[in-house]
Amino acid sequence: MEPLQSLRGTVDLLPAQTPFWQRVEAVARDQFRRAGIAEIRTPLLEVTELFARGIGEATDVVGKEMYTFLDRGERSCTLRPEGTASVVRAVIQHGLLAQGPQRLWYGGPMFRYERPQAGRQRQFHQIGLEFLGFADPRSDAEAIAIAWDLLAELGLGGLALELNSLGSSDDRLRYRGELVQWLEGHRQQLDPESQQRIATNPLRILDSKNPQTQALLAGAPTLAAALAPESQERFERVQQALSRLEIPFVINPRLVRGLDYYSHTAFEITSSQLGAQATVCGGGRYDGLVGQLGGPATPAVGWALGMERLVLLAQAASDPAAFQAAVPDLYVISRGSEAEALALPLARRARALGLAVELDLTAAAFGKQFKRADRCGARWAAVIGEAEASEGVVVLKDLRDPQGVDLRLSPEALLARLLA
RNA sequence: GCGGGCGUCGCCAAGAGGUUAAGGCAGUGGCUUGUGGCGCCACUAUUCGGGGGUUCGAGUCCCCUCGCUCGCCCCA
Repeated sequence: MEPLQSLRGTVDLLPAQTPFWQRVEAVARDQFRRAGIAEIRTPLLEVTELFARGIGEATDVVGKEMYTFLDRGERSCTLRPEGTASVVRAVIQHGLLAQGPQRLWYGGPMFRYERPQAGRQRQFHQIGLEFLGFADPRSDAEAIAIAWDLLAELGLGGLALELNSLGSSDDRLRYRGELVQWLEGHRQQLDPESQQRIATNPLRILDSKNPQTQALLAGAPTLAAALAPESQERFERVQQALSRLEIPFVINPRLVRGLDYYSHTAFEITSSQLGAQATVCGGGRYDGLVGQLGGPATPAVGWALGMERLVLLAQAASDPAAFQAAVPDLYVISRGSEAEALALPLARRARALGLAVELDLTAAAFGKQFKRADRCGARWAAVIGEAEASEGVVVLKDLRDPQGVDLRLSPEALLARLLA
């Protein structure tokens, strides 16, 4: 029988890795708690139309990366490729906006059918923030600040915040016209990939990695110049707010978000230590999405952090010693059926009192059990052999003090001593 | 979807066509039938992801296939 393997692009997080994840999750939770942001949990599975409508049919994510299938009721279902559409759907469905603006966070697995590479899996995990019902430029800055501080809290260096404004939908429509016209005029000089995208998604050509295309683009009309005065002013106010928060940023006029719902502020936080997939956090404003999904016109801003990438960085930045597996306070050694019978409840009682206890279940020779007790780093060993069992006592041994005298104590006395 | 690299024990890893597949870690047993951390001894891959081929002979060369990985695309 051949052993089965996990699906391509999915990974098992082994016990050596989970402490890093727990750390990152704990830091994020605490950051959200202090900022008064509540958690929302939505299903992993949604009706396909949610993403088609929310993210945009023309995007790569929707066009070729979704896990979509028909369920037994012939409904087209999709494993969520991102979190924002679901959060917005839930907020509309439950009328949360009637109670006022919402400050929400979410986390969990997302699914995209792509070729795996460093920092990219088919099942990956995001933590995200959504501010719904906030139009003020300060809300953009606050959302960014929360992400920035979260990353700082984890001790990550080498991060850069890139910022751009995509303008209003009117601005983009106008600019798109100008850009397409210009691109058509230079069609022959573009790489084949970009030529294709003139028709499908011309704005994305701006962040093409092709050097020749980039050089050519220097002469193209800019998005910044196409922004209406109000959009321009709004962008400046976001920058002012960030400056007041002393969060450094770089304007990247070529930064374009891949999902259709973004407008005005777009940003990415990248790391120089991640290889090709350098974006740790990406987000922006999406004032049109709530309305587009059938809700009341609602301004909104949000972001998502890639957990795999974050953990990669956190792991590199952290002291490995701080992430050792939890060390038990007490290791219980027993040999012989009577002794084993006593060891089991002793371990349980010690745990009920708050101690971390490992019970040796192997019935191996004492020498073996001691070896394990020592290796796991426990401070104390409780030893029960046949003699102790018949007397109803337990030997308490200080594993960290070779000269120490072993004590023969009743189970009660032993627990009392450990708690003292 | 398209490229590059790699695939030897649970983990790390030697091995560059010649015949018994090093070594380290971990594991198991023992030295020590009840007392650990050190040490010593023993055991642990008829087999090199899988399948074909070349050769007197292949883990080492060729082909196919699967998998992993990095990159393009895309994105967090």
